[in-house]
Amino acid sequence: MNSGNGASIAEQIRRDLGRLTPNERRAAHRLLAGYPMAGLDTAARFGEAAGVSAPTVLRMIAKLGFSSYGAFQDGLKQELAAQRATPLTKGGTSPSGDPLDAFALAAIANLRATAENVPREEFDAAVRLIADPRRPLHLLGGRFTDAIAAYMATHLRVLRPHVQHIEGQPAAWFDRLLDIGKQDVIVLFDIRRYSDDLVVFAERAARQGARIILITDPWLSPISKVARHVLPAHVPAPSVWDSSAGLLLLAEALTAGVAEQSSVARDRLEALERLRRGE
Amino acid sequence: MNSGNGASIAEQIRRDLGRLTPNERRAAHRLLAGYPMAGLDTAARFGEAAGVSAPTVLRMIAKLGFSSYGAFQDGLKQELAAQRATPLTKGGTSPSGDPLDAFALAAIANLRATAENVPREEFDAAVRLIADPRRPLHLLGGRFTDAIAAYMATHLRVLRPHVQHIEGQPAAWFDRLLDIGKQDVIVLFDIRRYSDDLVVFAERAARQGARIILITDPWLSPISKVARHVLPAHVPAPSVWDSSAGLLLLAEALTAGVAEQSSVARDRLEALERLRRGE
DNA sequence: CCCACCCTGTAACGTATATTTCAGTTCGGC
DNA sequence: GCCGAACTGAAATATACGTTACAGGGTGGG
Repeated sequence: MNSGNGASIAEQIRRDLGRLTPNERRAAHRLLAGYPMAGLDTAARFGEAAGVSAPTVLRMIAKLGFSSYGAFQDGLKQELAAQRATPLTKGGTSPSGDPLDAFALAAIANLRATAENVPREEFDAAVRLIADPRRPLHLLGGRFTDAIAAYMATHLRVLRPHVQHIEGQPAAWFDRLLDIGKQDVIVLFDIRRYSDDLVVFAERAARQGARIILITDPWLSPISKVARHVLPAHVPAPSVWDSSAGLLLLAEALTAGVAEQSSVARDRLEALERLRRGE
Repeated sequence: MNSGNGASIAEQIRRDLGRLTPNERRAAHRLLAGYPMAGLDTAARFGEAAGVSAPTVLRMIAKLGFSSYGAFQDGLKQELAAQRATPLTKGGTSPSGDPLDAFALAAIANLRATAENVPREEFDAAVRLIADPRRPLHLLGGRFTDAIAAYMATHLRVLRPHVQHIEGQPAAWFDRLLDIGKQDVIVLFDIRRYSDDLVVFAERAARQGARIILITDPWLSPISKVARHVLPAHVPAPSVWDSSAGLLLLAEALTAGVAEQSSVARDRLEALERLRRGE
């Protein structure tokens, strides 16, 4: 019955401080002083830091209304997570009032978090895989993210041959599986409200030996089970839907990486330039 | 030995990610996604959240150099405590050679500049126009930006009726002009290397009385001459191509504005939710 | 001065958790 | 296509922890 409502545990402690015995109070003060990290230690270490025994700590926790020390720690963690989730941007209603500003701030936070959390090895490995002109490349996304896949495909088609954006109805996707084997690389976009069809498609493709690069949200689409490389992007936005800015960032940065690293890509860009000048 | 180097555990994970086995990597990803709270759970729950077993989690932790799961959790707590001490030390990512960082910084600068430079009257007027359910809406983009138009169309189709993404070859676009009149609204995306076809299409549509909303780069596509509303987005990026992050920001922010302002959109979203629950 | 009560820590207990072992399975290489 | 190595999770084991019972000690009242 203590589930995460607004009242912080610290407030609760200050309120109930009068009911506590002297040594229990010492423990409570120690918790307030080192809030909330002190409470994440074991009861014994927590007690030692406060100069009391473990049972005293337990008794204090019990008096605060927690059914167990574990429940108390869970409460602390929940508080920490909630606090950490809103660093600065989310004032809830209107810190700046302007919706475009609010959206831009959210998108910026997403880009920053995405860039910070994407493992560089995964990113580099994905670039290498996508840059390999001998490996047929397929791109596909979910209902909303498929546009990002199409966007990426349009650019990659300039840089290398054998780039396919898988289109049409899900039932038609599976025809492609006929030609997909160990050499093929599949770039998939899948975020919350994960697409069942996409998951099935990915599983079959993986079983046939295809290498899957997955771009998803931090909760990880189930496709991550069969994906060779996973790149998570942050997506929260002040809107009915999530923002795909992080997905787009990854798509563009991967493309830029291919353009820079692949000699085939450079040659093609040069040739294209010559064609434009009419040679 | 802890505070001296800035090496966070997250960085350490990204560095050692290559040494990890596939399932260990899944666990590592889960940790990065829910950093750092995910690591404060028990090993079993952590593993379950990542879809792997507890021993796999333990093996990953061991490979990161921790002598035990407890030591790992202590490290996380220390990091949390240190982070909490300083409110927000990060002024900005240093000009490191990392390409993903570089791209993210450029994209962030674009979003910021876009949000600053878009006239609010234009933005609000565009939202009102797009939100009007009686006005047939058409979306179209250039070679690369058309994916953004498709993305926006997919979302808007949920919020209102009569949303058309104009597809196919340029020659086919003009068939649409037969049905376009004073009531119609056209959202166009066009950035550098402006599309001739798109310009011609816009001119004809304008002559027939259609209202054009143009999303372009700061140099303004020639379409701006016939557009009712112009929203410029910044696009430079360290790549062969420009970044469309600013375009996407406007597309998403416009969509969010429609979802919030239009009563029709709200009704539709509610109805949709009921349908999902199977009524 | 003694008694009764309340704190408080020690020590024993049971449980939940980390850790290890091991066998099944998969995957890559020859 | 077969073999070997590596990966993975189920089950067994060890350990650390929360929890509880209990006895010593301090304190105020009679």
